[in-house]
Amino acid sequence: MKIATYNVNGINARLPVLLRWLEEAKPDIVCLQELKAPQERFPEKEINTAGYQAIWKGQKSWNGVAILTRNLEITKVQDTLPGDPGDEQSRYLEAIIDQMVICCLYLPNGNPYPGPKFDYKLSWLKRLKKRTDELITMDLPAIIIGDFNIIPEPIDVHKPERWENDALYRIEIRKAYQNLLKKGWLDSIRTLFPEEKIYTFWDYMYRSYDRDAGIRLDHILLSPYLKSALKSGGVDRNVRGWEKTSDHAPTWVCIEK
Amino acid sequence: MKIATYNVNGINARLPVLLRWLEEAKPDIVCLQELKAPQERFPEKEINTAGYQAIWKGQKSWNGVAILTRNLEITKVQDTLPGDPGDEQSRYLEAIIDQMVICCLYLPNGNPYPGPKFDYKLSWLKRLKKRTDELITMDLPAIIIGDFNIIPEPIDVHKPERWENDALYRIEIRKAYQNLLKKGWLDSIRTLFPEEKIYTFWDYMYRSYDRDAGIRLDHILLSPYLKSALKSGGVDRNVRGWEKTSDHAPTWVCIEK
DNA sequence: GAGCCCGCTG
DNA sequence: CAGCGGGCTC
Repeated sequence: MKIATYNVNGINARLPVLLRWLEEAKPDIVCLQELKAPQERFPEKEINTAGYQAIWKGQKSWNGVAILTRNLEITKVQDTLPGDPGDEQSRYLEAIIDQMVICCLYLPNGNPYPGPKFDYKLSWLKRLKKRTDELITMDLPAIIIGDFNIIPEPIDVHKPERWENDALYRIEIRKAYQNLLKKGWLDSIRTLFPEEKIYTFWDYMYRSYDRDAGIRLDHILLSPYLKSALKSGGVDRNVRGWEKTSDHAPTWVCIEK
Repeated sequence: MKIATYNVNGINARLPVLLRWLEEAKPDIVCLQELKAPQERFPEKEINTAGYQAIWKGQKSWNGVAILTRNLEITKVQDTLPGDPGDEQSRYLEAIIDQMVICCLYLPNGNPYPGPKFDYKLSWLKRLKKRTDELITMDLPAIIIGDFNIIPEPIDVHKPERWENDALYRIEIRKAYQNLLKKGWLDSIRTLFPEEKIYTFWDYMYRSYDRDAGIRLDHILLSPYLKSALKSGGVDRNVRGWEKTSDHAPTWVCIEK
């Protein structure tokens, strides 16, 4: 069972790249972020033709998340992160697939720091903590997966010292991430490659990809129930080199229950 | 000697199509209209690499004209149509190439009728008449070539009756065009195909190209000096069917002095 | 329908 | 640098 996350940065602009990657990588479950399309402009037909079914939560211009599966039933649980009925942003989609709870998320970027956007990121993390704690308490097979907009550790960024006041790396944010993990979530990519420099995002600017000046933002967290099921994983970083590509690369794990 | 005109509708958006057409058609002189690029954003390097040199007059967002040649020296004469120093629009470029005066133009559209845009078109035609009369008087080998935004005759449009109040077909405009010709200019495409329905433009909307609901807007006028040199000509209408194409098709003549 | 700008976000 | 959206032109 291959499970992937991919921040597409515009589902419609990215459709050729996405379809090519689906064809090559053949993931069973895919969580997408930054659709940047309203609900009615999701390219469902093309996704279906590629052999995938989908649920999604769109939004005009920004955000938007989706879950695709190949030959697997999707049971939607909820399309908002509980804890703030006033939150209008499409950043969370939770479903049951193949007996697992899949939580697809696109965490707020949070820049600039300090400011209201940073505060929103902190409060979003607090709400996420509540939901993920519940899942742990219930002993469910669950996966928290997506673009966390969090650089967990110094090893996950090219020049850490330049990022101290960036919302992706601020100490409060990294602490919140570590607090999540403490409950038992496994950062699967870091577990598979304990010492390696692994990036999932390279800025479009400054030829970041050529210089490999990347950061690790996209994470796949496994609940304790799934720890022993983790078999392999990686980042399809070559996709970042394709024409008309996203600034993120697809990130994936294989699990065997 | 093959001389062509092509309204590209955005030189940068059209670059792949333009380069492919240059490669296939191998014109010696090409007049381009609707660059839609400021002076500094003309893709000179790519044009040079394709074997062409160029002069151009750019403008931000709209208009813009260029002349390209393959192995032929270009001597720029002027990049504005005389007669109105306050006219800021980049619609005219005149050069001497291979001993001929080449006048590349992008005439105002003139819609809606009536109104100030229509009046501007009329006054532009008046200024053009003055310049072209001079060229006739001087007995020069000359070519007026470009997007005239004029449908000369009923045969040049799919349903003439629908166009009576369109600035492209208004009687004043067609009369002004006939007045130009009276001085001795030869509408070369119409001369080569006296009875045929020939179009050079198909609207992006309403599947106009599929239905062949086109109009003839792009013209190549030869001064009396060059009349007997006209050997052949046509419209590369297949180019209009390419991916990411312009709404105009390249139009060309071959002359042998 | 498809170019271009500008302003916004990341 | 590259998405989207809204306004403009043709």
